Amino acid sequence: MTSRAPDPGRRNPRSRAAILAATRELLAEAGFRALTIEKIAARAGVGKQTIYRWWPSKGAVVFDALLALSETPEGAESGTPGTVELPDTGDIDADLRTVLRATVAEFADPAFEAPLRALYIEMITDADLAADYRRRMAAPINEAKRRRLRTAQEQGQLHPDADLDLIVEMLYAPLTQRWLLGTGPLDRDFADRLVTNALHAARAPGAAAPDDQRE
Amino acid sequence: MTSRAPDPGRRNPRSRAAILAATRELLAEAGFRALTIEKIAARAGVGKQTIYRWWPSKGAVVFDALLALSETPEGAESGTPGTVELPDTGDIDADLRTVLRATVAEFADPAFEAPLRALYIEMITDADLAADYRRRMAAPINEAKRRRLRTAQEQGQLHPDADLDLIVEMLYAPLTQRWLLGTGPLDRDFADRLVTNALHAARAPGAAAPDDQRE
Amino acid sequence: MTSRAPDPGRRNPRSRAAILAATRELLAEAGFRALTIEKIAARAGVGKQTIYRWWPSKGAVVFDALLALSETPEGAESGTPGTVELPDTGDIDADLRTVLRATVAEFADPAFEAPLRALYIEMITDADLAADYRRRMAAPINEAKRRRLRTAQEQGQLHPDADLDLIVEMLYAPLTQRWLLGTGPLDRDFADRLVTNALHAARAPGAAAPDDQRE
Amino acid sequence: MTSRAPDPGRRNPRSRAAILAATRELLAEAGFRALTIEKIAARAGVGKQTIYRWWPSKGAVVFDALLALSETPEGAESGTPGTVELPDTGDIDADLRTVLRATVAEFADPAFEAPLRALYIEMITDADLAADYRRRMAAPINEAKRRRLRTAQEQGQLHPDADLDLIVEMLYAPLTQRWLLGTGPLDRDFADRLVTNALHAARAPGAAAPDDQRE
DNA sequence: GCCTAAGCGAGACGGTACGTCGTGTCTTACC
DNA sequence: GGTAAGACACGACGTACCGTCTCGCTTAGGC
Repeated sequence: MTSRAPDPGRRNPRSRAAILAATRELLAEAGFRALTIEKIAARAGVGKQTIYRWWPSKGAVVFDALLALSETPEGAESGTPGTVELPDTGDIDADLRTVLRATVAEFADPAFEAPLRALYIEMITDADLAADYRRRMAAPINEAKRRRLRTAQEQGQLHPDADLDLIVEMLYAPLTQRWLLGTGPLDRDFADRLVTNALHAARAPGAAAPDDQRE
Repeated sequence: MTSRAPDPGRRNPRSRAAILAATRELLAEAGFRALTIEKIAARAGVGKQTIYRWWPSKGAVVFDALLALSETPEGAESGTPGTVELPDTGDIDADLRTVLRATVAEFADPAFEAPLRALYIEMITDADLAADYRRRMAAPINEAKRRRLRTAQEQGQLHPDADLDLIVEMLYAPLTQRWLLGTGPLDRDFADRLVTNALHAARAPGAAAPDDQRE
Repeated sequence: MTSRAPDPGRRNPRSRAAILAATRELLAEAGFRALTIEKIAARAGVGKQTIYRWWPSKGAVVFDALLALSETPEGAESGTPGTVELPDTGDIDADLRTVLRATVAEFADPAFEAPLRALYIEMITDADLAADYRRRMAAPINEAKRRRLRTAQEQGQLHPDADLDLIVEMLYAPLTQRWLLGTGPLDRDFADRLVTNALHAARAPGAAAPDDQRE
Repeated sequence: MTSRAPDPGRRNPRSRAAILAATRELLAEAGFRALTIEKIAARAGVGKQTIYRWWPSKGAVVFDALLALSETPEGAESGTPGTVELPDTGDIDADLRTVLRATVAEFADPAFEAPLRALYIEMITDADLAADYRRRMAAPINEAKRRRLRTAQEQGQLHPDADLDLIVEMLYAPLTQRWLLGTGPLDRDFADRLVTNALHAARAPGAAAPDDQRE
């Protein structure tokens, strides 16, 4: 079982960084369709085998390239990578507006958008990668979102029965969809309307009905 | 300008049908990654050039394969393809439940799911294809959804100011997201909860804030 | 059976010629160890697949490159490719000297030597190629050599029982060996001594002992 | 200058033996084309560097593997490796028959044949290796052959002017050629005919004409 | 009996070439 | 002129070895 995996202790961190940087550059310059393992290796000044040795797929490289982007700009190995926290001014409406507007801004930044788009494409046909993404990227962020909503709920700003998990999806899925497919403008107004409507749902009585009648 | 376009009158309908059928079969059997123009041509007993002559990209073939699936099972060229209508029993809540549960069922059908997934992947990197999809497939369906909500609004089941376009997105985007990325179970319960929460939003006062400051 | 072989009628003769020319050039420039399919394809301006489609191995390409060298310098498709004839002045000794000296000269010509050396290396590990070589290149030449010796034998210049096949091998194998391995100088003197000694053997009485006691 | 050469005193004889044994095994099992440094190292349980440290090329390893085969099966470091002696019963004809038949038998033994064939291939493109082979393996054997012929010559069994060096080549080159390229059966009959004809040449008057007219 | 330098197993590394697959274009022969 | 067939130049795939390089670990002598 342990016999096939290479020893991470021997891994050359310079090569790793060069590969991730090359991946980001190529995505920003030419888009996902032009991203090939050969070009990454050539740009990074690295043998192809070094990529195949450490990543199971091109999607996994893209994933790491994106992760590396979020991490330590330069300094220490990031304080506590798992702890994400949303702003809490006491006003759930304003706070969500802030957060969704920030997300809209991220989607407008090519340096972030290009690798993320590439990652989504890979995830759609690679369930393993999708699971990895959920576990390592999405899960902590979603947890933070739910936490913020729960605080608001406890403070009486949301209905005690509100279906908080669903509210999170209703907030973000429309955003993601417009970004991925261009099905509509992706601006602050859209973010604001999403917040307004999602919070209406979360304030209504009898929101959650988890008496799951199985299909 | 006219010199390059092939004459559609001379097009061989048997070849066209064979190509679309082969595309669907290959997608169902082996998934999107294994779908190649060469395999489609071989399976359809058709020259590669016949595909390149009539479709601008592989995504366009997939699109047509999916369209052909929705159309006339065998008989006439379908009465009026543009006219979609949602059920209207007078109870918006029940009707939406019916419709979303049907969508959930569609996503569970491999014959439908495989080409649609392939199409989504293509659209994410092909804006032209995405625009085509919106115009020819999504637009009429979305129009029907909005129509049904407007009827309910006019009957007083929804708030007069409800942001109906947004409600449609909040209903369907979470569904699509779970399907594409597997971010959660995709069942009747989820559909029902979506309907419940979206309608809460649509019944709240002051829903829409159409003081749309365009970006 | 016939299904796997490509149709030679569709073969592009310009590509074929370019491949063989590139092979000869690369061999002359850098020797056998530097000869790769990729370099041949690049130099010939040809896709690798075009080589793999028409030749079963690198050795087969080298073989054809060598054959093409011997054929039609430019004009017609060569009169009768199979008919080789050695000089016959009536003096077997002088004629053999002429022929072996010519062989020595050939081995000194890099344009001929390089591909032939490459071909020998391939043949040593590829029995199929070796058989092909014997059938298409060596056989007609050996037949001509035996013919010339037989004429001399009929004219009484050689013993009636002389083992002519063996004499041919004793004439040429030492030449080939010195060429391949550099086991000694390869000059006209060596050629002359080979002729002298081989003819001594061919003139001795009781040369052949075909009372083959099988091992 | 002395800084780069490793100290032979520190060489691990167990590794050396394992490498040579692995080389022979791999050659016998899969032939020359499958012989790689990596496979040798893996089979021998040795680091690649240990091979690169002590041998300049793969051919050199093969050479040593072959040498080790001829040497001491296990015991002492072989009496005097340089001293080879051909049988001498007083009958040159019978003795040569014995020796050539033994050579034929060697070529039929895969344990000996496989490394020797590999060595020949290397020598054809590696002049240094060829020179080494001549000096350390071929020279003493050829010297013994010439010695035996000279003895026969002194006893009047061969002509006083016989070109003994050439006779040796005419005896062995045809044998080697048939072995390497499979140009004909390699059996006792062939060996016997070679001896008969070569000795005819060696008994004829005026054999050698070393009045070398330089080309 | 310690120290240090070498050989050693292991295997990551930057590369080159392999042989295969798919792309989109072109050509040939048929209808 | 559309079509089935498939050759073509091209480029990427994922794998195998190359020869070099760094790691710890053993294993001498030399002190």
